[in-house]
Amino acid sequence: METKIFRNFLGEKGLKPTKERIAVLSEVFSFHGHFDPEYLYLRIKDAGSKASRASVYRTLSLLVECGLVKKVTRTEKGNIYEHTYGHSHHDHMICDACGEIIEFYSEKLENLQDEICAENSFAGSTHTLEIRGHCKKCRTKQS
Amino acid sequence: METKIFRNFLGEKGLKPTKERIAVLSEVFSFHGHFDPEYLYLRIKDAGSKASRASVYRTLSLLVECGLVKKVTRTEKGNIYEHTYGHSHHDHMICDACGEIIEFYSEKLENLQDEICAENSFAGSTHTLEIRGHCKKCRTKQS
DNA sequence: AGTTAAATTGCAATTCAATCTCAGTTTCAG
DNA sequence: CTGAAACTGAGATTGAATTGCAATTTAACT
Ligand SMILES: [Mn+2]
Ligand SMILES: [Mn+2]
Ligand SMILES: [Zn+2]
Ligand SMILES: [Zn+2]
Repeated sequence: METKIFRNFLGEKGLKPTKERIAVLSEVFSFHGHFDPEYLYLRIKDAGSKASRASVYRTLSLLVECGLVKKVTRTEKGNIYEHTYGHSHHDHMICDACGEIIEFYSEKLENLQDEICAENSFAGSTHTLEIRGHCKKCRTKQS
Repeated sequence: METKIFRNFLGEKGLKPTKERIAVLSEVFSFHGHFDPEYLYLRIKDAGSKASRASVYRTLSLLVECGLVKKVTRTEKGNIYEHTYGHSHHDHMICDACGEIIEFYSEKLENLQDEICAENSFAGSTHTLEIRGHCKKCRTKQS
């Protein structure tokens, strides 16, 4: 399904569904979780496909542009992505101690944001909410 | 006042309140708004003080560490900061068309986030909410 | 199937914010 | 004053991300 969406997107832009692009797409949707471009590049190699780092970066941009993938955050060491197709929107809590990422979703929170946008005559299209702190595990460990 | 806080912080860490560090501090608090390290570096030079780029970067880290300054976001072109001392917490809406940054605050939103953290046994300490979309001006311009 | 223009690829070169190195300089406790 | 420790600036370095380009691949049209 995501393949179909991607092919459609490429077609409309006069771009071609090359093996490399499809390899990146497949790998992105072969697992659930967050990843950076380098990790993806290595996984593609492991999987027996081939795509240069340049192609991985280039394809990742296309995937973001067509909405199948989302840039989660930007760390000191580079961008973090996740595939979004097939997953509903959510935000993140990140533990400063162990790095664990907890995903959450709140209808109330989403509605409240819409209200706030309206109050400011702002047409919000996306948002990123990142709560930092300490997870349960690291919280107890501290004592 | 912020000078006092910074000097205290430095003292406790066995660091010295050099002219360069104070020049960075002063410049950071000489205006209200968002800035990147390069912009700050140039402003300091304009102001007649001197501090190398290296010192600007190094001091900025210290200011963040002691809580006087906050990293607002990380763009393609680098980090964006703002001073926080003397300003209450707020979040941002960023226009994808013109780059305008609208600051907002909602008590409800903050409380809701606390609730969500509690539900997840997460001890949240900070958060960043960035809503992207189009501001009023750019919205009308589109038609 | 063959031709061809346009798109794509991978590699290496490049960019650029951020960090680091280190020799000379400054600070300040004693 | 003096000296050990902290600092500084200039330039080198890093590393993620982007880009130039010659060779290759794709696919639309015979
Ligand atoms: Mn996620
Ligand atoms: Mn702000
Ligand atoms: Zn943790
Ligand atoms: Zn705008």
